[in-house]
Amino acid sequence: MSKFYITTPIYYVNDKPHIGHAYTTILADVLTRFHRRAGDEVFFLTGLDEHGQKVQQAAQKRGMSEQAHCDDLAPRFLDLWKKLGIEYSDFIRTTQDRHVKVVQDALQKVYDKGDIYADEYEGWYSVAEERFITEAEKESGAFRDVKMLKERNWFFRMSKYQQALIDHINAHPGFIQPDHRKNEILGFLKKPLADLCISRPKARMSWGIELPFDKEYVTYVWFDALLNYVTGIGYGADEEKFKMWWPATVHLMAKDILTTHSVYWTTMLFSLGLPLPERIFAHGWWLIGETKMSKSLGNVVNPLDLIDQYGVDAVRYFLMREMVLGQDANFNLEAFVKRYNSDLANDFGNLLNRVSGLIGKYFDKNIPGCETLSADDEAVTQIAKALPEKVKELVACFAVHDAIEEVMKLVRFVNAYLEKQAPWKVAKADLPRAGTILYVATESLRISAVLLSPVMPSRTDTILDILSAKGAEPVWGKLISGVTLKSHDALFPRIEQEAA
RNA sequence: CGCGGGGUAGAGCAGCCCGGAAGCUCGUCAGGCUCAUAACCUGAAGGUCGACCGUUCAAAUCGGUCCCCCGCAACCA
Repeated sequence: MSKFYITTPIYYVNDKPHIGHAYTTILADVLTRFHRRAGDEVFFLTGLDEHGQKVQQAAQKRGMSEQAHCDDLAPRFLDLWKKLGIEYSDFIRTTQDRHVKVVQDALQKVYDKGDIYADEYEGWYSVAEERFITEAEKESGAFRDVKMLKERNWFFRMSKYQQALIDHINAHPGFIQPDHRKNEILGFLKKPLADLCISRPKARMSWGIELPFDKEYVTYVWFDALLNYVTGIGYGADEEKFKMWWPATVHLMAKDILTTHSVYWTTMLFSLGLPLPERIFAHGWWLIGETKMSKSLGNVVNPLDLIDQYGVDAVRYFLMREMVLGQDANFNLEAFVKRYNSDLANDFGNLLNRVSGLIGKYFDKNIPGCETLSADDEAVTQIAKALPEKVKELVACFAVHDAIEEVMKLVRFVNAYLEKQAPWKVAKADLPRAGTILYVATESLRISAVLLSPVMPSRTDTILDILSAKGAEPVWGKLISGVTLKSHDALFPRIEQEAA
């Protein structure tokens, strides 16, 4: 038994929850459930980033306090997680006392160490956006009223830890995943790292955590937000709990915030004298056509709509099965319907109907006994017996889509096995033999359901309930002969083309 | 010469490290089955493996050159 501490980024409270947020969080939930089922001690942290300029501006616009604005918006995420069946261990908000106090302690600690200094910051400033912009942003021409501005600010000596970071990445091949992302970061680190501006003058932006050593400033949102990974598990407050969970097993995120995590966060940890997380994993983006799904482009697909129509398990399954490890994936309704019908309705759900129909007809709904196995039976059982280990290995390297596919291979194989064995014919001449065939098929289905339960907790629970096998391990032979199948409806009703 | 990833059947991908009959899912077509959710099973069609040159008995795989697409280059799952 080992420990598994996983995090999602804390999402910006001002954002409208979209498929990207849902994907990261479902992935974290699925991995957590896999590990919990494998007997690991798990901690799954997610939450909200509630500071920063956009929150301040939005609150002012609505004529309410920033905190009231955050409190008003937070349920958009909380409700979605509830609807998506997310079982997080804790939900942290950066405006909570437990976070604010510890961030200030951390700032003081880094300051005392001499890793924070004051300097003039000079750069392109967008008057309209009220923030400094990068050279690339200026070049894009998307910003008006751009002028050179000089401002006194506080800086974190990120450059001091550049070499230590490069060494760490090279010494720990799995630290940044997938590999091509690691190469990007190493490429990024070939250039000298500049120090990070970690303050914002209150005169310009006051909705943030005040610097303990300068009351005229609040801290930069990233310095605040990243610390949630340690404040959420008791850093600086509950040392026993903190020692139990830190370092994190994995920080999960989309590729766009990989740099902040692998450079800002790691150097902050170096300065604080804390060990680095074991792994930083960047997944891809969901695209519609060629463009990223995001709020700014106005092409948001609300996962809530899909859940209401097709059920939460179908949405979780689609997102987990369709996105390949570390790559971008395309989202469209047609692909969703295709995936749902072929995998869930035709293969998986239909297999349940096949076996339960036959057991109902020939065995009065009682799960038959299993007699001597034929070579064909053995072919099935061997796959089923090897499957849990295979799935475990794939999940360990975040290949959730491959793990799912391995299970679906068994499901397809069992459908072909039934076709070949034709228990509906055998039953008329040799009932015990038909029973054995059905036992083999049903037990394979049960094991498949257990292995898919982290992805589809709700419907697999229904299957296991029908089989009276809740809580049983995915080990061959745990299906109990003689128990009566519960009656049920189609598990995943086929979506007809008109609906698409 | 900034760094990196990729181009394989109509679509999406695996295979490449370690050369040895081109594979998977979806789609299309034909047949089978009739337990099941118009489902399931079997088979077929469909590929100059981006292009060219080279190494080799043998190249999707190794080497070289070129073309095209994409990512990173300090906002955003």
